[in-house]
Amino acid sequence: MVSTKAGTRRRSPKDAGANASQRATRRDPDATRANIIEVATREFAENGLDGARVDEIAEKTRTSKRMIYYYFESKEGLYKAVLENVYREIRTREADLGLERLPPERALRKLVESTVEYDDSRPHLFRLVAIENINYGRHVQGSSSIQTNNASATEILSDILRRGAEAGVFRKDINPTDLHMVISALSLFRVSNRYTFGTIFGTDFSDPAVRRRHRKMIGDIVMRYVAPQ
Amino acid sequence: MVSTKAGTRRRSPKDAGANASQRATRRDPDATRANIIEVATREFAENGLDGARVDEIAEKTRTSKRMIYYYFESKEGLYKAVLENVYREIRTREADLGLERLPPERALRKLVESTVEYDDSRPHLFRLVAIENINYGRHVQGSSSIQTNNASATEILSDILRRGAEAGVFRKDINPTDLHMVISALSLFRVSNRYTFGTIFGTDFSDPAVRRRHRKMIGDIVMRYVAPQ
DNA sequence: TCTGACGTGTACGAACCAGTACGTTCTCAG
DNA sequence: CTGAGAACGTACTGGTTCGTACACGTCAGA
Repeated sequence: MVSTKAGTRRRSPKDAGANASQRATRRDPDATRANIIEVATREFAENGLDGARVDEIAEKTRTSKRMIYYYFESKEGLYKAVLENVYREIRTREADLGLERLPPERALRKLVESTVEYDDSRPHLFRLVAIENINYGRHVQGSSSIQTNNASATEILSDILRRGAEAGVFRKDINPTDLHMVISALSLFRVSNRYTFGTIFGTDFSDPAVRRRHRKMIGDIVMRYVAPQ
Repeated sequence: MVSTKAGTRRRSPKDAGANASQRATRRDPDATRANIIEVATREFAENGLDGARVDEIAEKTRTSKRMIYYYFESKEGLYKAVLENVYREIRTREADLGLERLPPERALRKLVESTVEYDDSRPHLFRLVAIENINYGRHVQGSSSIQTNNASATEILSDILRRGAEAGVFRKDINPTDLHMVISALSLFRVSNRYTFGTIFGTDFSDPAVRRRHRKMIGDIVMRYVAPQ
């Protein structure tokens, strides 16, 4: 979730780590900020940018509405902070799978299947992505922090594909960005279109058996696509 | 788009088809209804359910706000009517491709590639689907008209898969609903996640060359997945 | 030509909601 | 221990927006 430990904002050097075991007392700007972001993430994910209410967010916070405007200036400023936080969280994941040490075929399947599991387990994160797309990606576009560092996803994939091609187990003409899109598309659909698809075709996406079936299918699809011949 | 010819609402039998060439004169309930739906479709697709403004819709209509409430009772009623109309339109398409007369492999590839083209050409329809999912599919759930008749998509696919399996060119264990999901996922992602993905990975989804590349790739993915062995 | 229902326009109300004015308390450097 | 700025709370405002009251036009059949 949202980090609770002190951020990088100005602090006197001497108290860095000093009063660590103190109770989360009266004034704690970083905790207040984090608390607001945490609540706002939930509210925006549930109700959308327009649908979310600042008063509602404030009430669920352990502080007041005044603080939201104090720290984030506007509803949109808060939304943007939430979005940056979410992307940071999504980004962080893939790096820690240790895929570079696995043989390419095992690495790719693991990447795909863990993506399905992850997306399924954090629906609210991807609802925010969907919401941002409804808003024409305006805030992602306006945030350099989101645009930077996002090569990582394709870099990991590029590495796997390169090794696979060299070993002769993958085709050589796979575009890493396109493949990343394919994996995201197949995995995200289960979250983004859960309600309409589920209602119309009677698929229960929350059923673990269905998830396992989909996870395997999506893995198979990707592996068959990259296979040579 | 929205049908302009008279609907099925009560009409005296004698004027059915009588004054056909008259100018779209003073009183024309069906045209008014259709006009409202048409404008509302655009507005809801562009701004979402909460984002759209009834006054704005009314102004762009050739009638007044009063009529929106007269015909649709509430903003939500209007939204629901729009949604039903959109699903009707989406449904109508696939039937007219004549796929049952093609050999299974050609039929499947044609289905996939035409889906990509169609989704790409009607982004606003699928923005509405995305919006509906943000709203937890509440209105789709409440509309029997949407839930009925939606077997068609899987029926066409089932038929192709059955014929392919019999001919020995497809595997026998493909779940039609799951395959439909795969095709939808790959095709819809290009519309639903256009902005965030495009910004982060520098993909221009409106470039025809990119669309052609994706269309072929998605076709290849599906064909490789259903192939036996 | 009269009548009742249907269709239409205008002007307004009431709630809702983002954002702010203003005042208070805390914290830490000097 | 003191002053100045940071952190915080309360109460309000002004604009927006869904929905409606009310009045009038129009049409088909009696």
